[in-house]
Amino acid sequence: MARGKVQMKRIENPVHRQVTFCKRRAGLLKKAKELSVLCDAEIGLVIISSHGKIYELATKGSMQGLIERYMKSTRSSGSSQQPSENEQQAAIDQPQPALEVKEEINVLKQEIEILQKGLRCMFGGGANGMITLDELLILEKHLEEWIYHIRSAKVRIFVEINNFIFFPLLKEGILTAANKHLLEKIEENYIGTANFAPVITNFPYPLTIQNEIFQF
Amino acid sequence: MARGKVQMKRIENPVHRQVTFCKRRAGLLKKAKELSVLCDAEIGLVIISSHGKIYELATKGSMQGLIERYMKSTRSSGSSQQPSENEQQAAIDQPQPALEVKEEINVLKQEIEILQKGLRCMFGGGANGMITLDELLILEKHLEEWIYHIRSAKVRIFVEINNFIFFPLLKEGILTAANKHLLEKIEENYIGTANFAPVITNFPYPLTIQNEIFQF
DNA sequence: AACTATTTATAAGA
DNA sequence: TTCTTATAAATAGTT
Repeated sequence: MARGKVQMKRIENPVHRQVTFCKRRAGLLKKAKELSVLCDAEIGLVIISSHGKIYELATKGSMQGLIERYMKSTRSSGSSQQPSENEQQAAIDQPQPALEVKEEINVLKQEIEILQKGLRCMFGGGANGMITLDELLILEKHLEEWIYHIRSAKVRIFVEINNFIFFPLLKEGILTAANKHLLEKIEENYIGTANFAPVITNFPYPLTIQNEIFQF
Repeated sequence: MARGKVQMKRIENPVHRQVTFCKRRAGLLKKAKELSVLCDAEIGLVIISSHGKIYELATKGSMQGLIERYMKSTRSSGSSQQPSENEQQAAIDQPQPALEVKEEINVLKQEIEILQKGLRCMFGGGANGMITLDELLILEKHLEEWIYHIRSAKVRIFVEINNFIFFPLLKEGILTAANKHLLEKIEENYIGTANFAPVITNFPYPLTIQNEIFQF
């Protein structure tokens, strides 16, 4: 869609094809998410590359659930919806082993939705975001967990700054007592809040110092 | 994408939402087809509107075939070829070898998604998943404010329930001492948390009782 | 449904 | 891969 119209046929050059696949795959997934959010639709999208690699997206619940829903509706809208005596087909339609995973993922996705709703409420102007009491309570719980993680991240950042920047500098004699106040200032700013929560040590996200940007 | 940026949240006006759904659905289906043709990929797409209507696209064969292929690959996360004779039975019997790992990864992904989505919301689409120290501090501040609001909302809800539901009922004699425990139970559930924050009175969002849904 | 003014996606180039 | 940029496409708001 740029710098030249594109012919609607298979791209023969494999490099071009791969690049285009990456870009358009990302674009398609984004568009699918957008449609789901904007229009409150449930979307399942599976992309299998020519090399067999699978990319998927399921909004509002798991792909398993979506497939089940899809199967059910196509069966009932098609012809007979009677539970047939075909055991194999039934077994395929409802894959039991994945149910627990499905359940868990569903719960998580639901919680994410609640969070998003809350975020909308808080930052996106109040008019649209309605929230139920139950959701409010779940949201509160999430926020508590979240702030806990964030405070832990703060501590980890401080520790990393201390261990990998200031300690070596002190050891080498580059940083002296005269300018050690830098360290104290950082500690004061980033750690020393009045309502400082207890630190957890098993913060699950990698935290690495990288151009003053911390990934967590 | 035209005549104004679009907020990534549910379109509240039902007419707008329906129109947008039609347009974007068409666009998404078109994009999916294009990706399939250009890059020789197999794509399955299911869109379920908020009213339950199903739209679907399956390139290269049927949706059934695609679903089977998807199931097979998600079940055994490495091997691709099954002996075709016992394909169905084998798929049913296999109790998911690497399931625990996969599940754990899924959970982490979900949690990361929560964090990233919130961060994107708060910072208007900054670097994906990367956060600066400053942003971290802003985020913490926001969360503190937020949890404060949420606890206030809880209190307001209680007050409104009390004033507009229970007090009139008591006054009219409909609610008697015998069933006043309902009120106490609500108070206990929604207000009486251990880490209850002090109430602020100037909660900035309208809070109205409406079919058990509270706007805040 | 059409019509545009804009935004978004992305093909090609670096 | 990743960034930049020119341009094609998509589409939000309007008629």
